[in-house]
Amino acid sequence: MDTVTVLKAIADETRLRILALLYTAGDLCACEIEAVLRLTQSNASRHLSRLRAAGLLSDDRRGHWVHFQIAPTAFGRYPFVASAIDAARRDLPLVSADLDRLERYRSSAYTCETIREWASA
Amino acid sequence: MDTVTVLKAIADETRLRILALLYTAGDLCACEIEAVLRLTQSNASRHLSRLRAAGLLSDDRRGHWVHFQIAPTAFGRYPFVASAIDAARRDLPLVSADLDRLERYRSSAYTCETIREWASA
DNA sequence: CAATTATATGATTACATGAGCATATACTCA
DNA sequence: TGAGTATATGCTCATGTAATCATATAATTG
Repeated sequence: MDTVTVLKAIADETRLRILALLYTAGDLCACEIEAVLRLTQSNASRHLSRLRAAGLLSDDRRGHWVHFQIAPTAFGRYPFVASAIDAARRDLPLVSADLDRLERYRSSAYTCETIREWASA
Repeated sequence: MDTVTVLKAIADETRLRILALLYTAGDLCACEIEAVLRLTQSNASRHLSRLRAAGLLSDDRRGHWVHFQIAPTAFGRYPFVASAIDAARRDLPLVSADLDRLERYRSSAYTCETIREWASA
């Protein structure tokens, strides 16, 4: 992927939030990302596949669930992505709120399979 | 300027070319940028003002000519910009061609005031 | 002041993008 | 195999963006 394409992929608030979330969380399934960031299902899915198409995310299906993580090659190939995530963590207010919700979710007893109840609570 | 706005400002091939050019050249007037990158006058002007609005360029009018450079604060505030310029220099073919033309212009006797003749040659 | 040249901007057109809704597909389990 | 759930995708609408042409503004020089 060329530099411009990758830059366009990360030049979006929602996609930066996804990257910042995965940067902290390491690995999450689509429904967890959707719930923590409070996105609609189709919206989350579209942004995830755009990031994957740009080579920034890798995915891994486990039964119903598709788990995403930042592609192992992403930072090596596109160093500015790491740097942009860093900036987003510092100055995007939504990112802080997202990471708080991640923390709350993780310290609860909810999982992938019960996350819909968590989200509506 | 927030991270997303700055990322959108650099997520464009023409604007990356301008940044890469100024990164090497240091300081150029609008008509030089226009000629080296082979852009139309209005197109160059619009991209330049978008980069300036994002805080990435500073300008300095000297008589007829407005000189642009990368804003001294740009890399400190937005480290990913330096990193993206670096990537663009490595893999955007147009950037290499631009830098070649810069070199040819600089080693010629043409200046700001005669650049139109240079451009049409 | 008038003519000239550099730069900026309004108006338009073509195209890309993001969101939402509805629906399709992929997978599991009874 | 059929029901149910997770994810993907077609369609549409509203908005944003980049390019071009024409014109305006700013500065210099005669």
